[in-house]
Formats: sequence, C-alpha cells, structure tokens
Amino acid sequence: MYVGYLLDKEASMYPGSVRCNNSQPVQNFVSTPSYSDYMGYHHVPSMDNHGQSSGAWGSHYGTQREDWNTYGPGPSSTVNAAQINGSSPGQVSYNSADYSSLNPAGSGVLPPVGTISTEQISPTSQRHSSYEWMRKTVQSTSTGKTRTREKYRVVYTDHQRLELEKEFHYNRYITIRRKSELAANLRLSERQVKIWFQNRRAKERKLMKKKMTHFDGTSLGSMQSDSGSVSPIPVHNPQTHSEMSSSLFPPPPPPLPMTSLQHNGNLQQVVASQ
DNA sequence: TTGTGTTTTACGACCTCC
DNA sequence: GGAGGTCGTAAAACACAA
Repeated sequence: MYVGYLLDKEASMYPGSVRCNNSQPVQNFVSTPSYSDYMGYHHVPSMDNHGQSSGAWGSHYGTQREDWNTYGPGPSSTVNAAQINGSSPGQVSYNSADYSSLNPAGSGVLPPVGTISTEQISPTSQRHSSYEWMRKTVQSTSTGKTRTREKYRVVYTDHQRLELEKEFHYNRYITIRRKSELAANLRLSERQVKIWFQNRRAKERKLMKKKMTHFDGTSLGSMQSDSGSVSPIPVHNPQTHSEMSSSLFPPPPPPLPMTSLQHNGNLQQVVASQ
C-alpha cells in the first residue's frame, strides 16, 4: 500500500504495517531536488519552494509534506527488490544515509548513478534474495505473453514509491528529463517510471470515480452515456486538456495547470530544448 | 492458517500526435 | 513509425477477517 495509500491515510498507520517495521530514525534519504527544469512544468507558483528539503513542501501539501517525514525508509535489507529488473540489470542499491550524503537536501542535484552503492531499503525486499531471474524472460506457452521468469512483478521499495509519489504530486505527467533522472536515481528503468506514472494516474482516476459516486450518492452509471463509454473522469485528450487540468484532479493533489505540451509529443521537444 | 478482497507492477490493445 | 496517453486485465504482493 503503499505509498500512495499512505498519502491518503494517516501516516500513523505506517509504523504498524509490515512494510514499516523499521526502527531506524527518519532519514532524509532523498531530498526533493530543485527541479530547475520544472519551470517548464507550469507549476503553480506556490510550488516554487518544492525544491527545498523535505520539510519545505508547497502550501498545497503542507500537511502531507510533513507526513513524508514519518515514512522511514524501512529497515536495511540485503537486496533491493527493484534493483534487478529486466530493464536495468546489474543495478546496485543504496541506503538512505549514503543517499542523503550524496544528495544533500535542496541540492537539486541528483546523484550520479554510479555513486549510489549501498542498499535500498524495504521490508518487503527482504523476501527477495535473488533477482537474477528478472533479467530473463520466459514466454507463456498458452498466451505467448512475455513474462519474467517465475514472477513477473517486483515490489518497489518504500523509498522508490515515496520518491515516485513525490514526483507525482509535483506533476502527474513526468517529463522525459525527469523520467530519466528519476529512473537513474531510483534504479528503475525509464519504462518502469513511465508505467508507474500511468498506473498512478489510473489509480487516481479510480479514486476520483469512487469519490464522485460517493458524493453524488448516485451510481456512476447515471453519469455515463448510453454507450457507457463516457467516464466522469476526463481522460487524456489533448483537445480537452484545459478542461482536464481544471476539473479532473481534486485538491490536493493540487491544481496543475498543465498545458497540452505536457501531454503529447510536443513535450518531448520542449523538454529537449531545455 | 487460510480464504478472500484489494493494491501494486506490468503488459497489450488501441488511440492521438508529430 | 515511434512516443506516450488511456483502458482493461493478469498475477504477485499484501491486508485482514474468520
């Protein structure tokens, strides 16, 4: 449940969870970088300070930011569940302390990939002793689908999810540059980061859908057209994007006046030009 | 402990945009 | 054609009641 779940609930639940049975003090394992290129994200002005240390969240997330601090990175483990995946073999993990030293709060500089050398932490990750199999894929005889051997899903560490969630709170759509940085930083592939954001947006839409049905007291079906294809949650559509940016997401997460450039291929050119 | 429901990764299909 | 978007879904991981 995780990080997103935790964001939606009181941080107090975390210590009791299996995933947070850590006794380590809270660490500044990753301070949010300055995100200088966030200028292109069209962040709301109040978010300007989000490049500060973890205690300096924008007003939109005042309380939640503080909550971040309650999320300890978890106990050290010997294996990072996500450090080995099909897309990025040979990854190394790291621990929070080292990470913090490499990436001081507010530095705005993501540590070079090669400098992260110790373990990443997650209670869950302790279960995974070896991930060599993740580098290999097998093909299902019945469906032809390609899956990783034995298992096809890794569990991201609390830290990875935390950072992804933080990024998600800054912007629901990640730029190519940030995706690259985040992937390197979290020892994930860019594909994993991209998919995580896709899934995260899907989750939010799902939650919104839930809330809407709850608040309305009516079934969602009443909001759909006869065809049933109209979702009360606007989906990605560059042509209706302005509408989406103003009404899709409830605060908090904050209003993110995304432009169409953030939504389609144009973004690539914008980012590339930065 | 186990059964069951929920959440989290990952993928394929299909779409739009450049 | 390639990129990234949503949507739907599979299956592992997880939470929790019985």
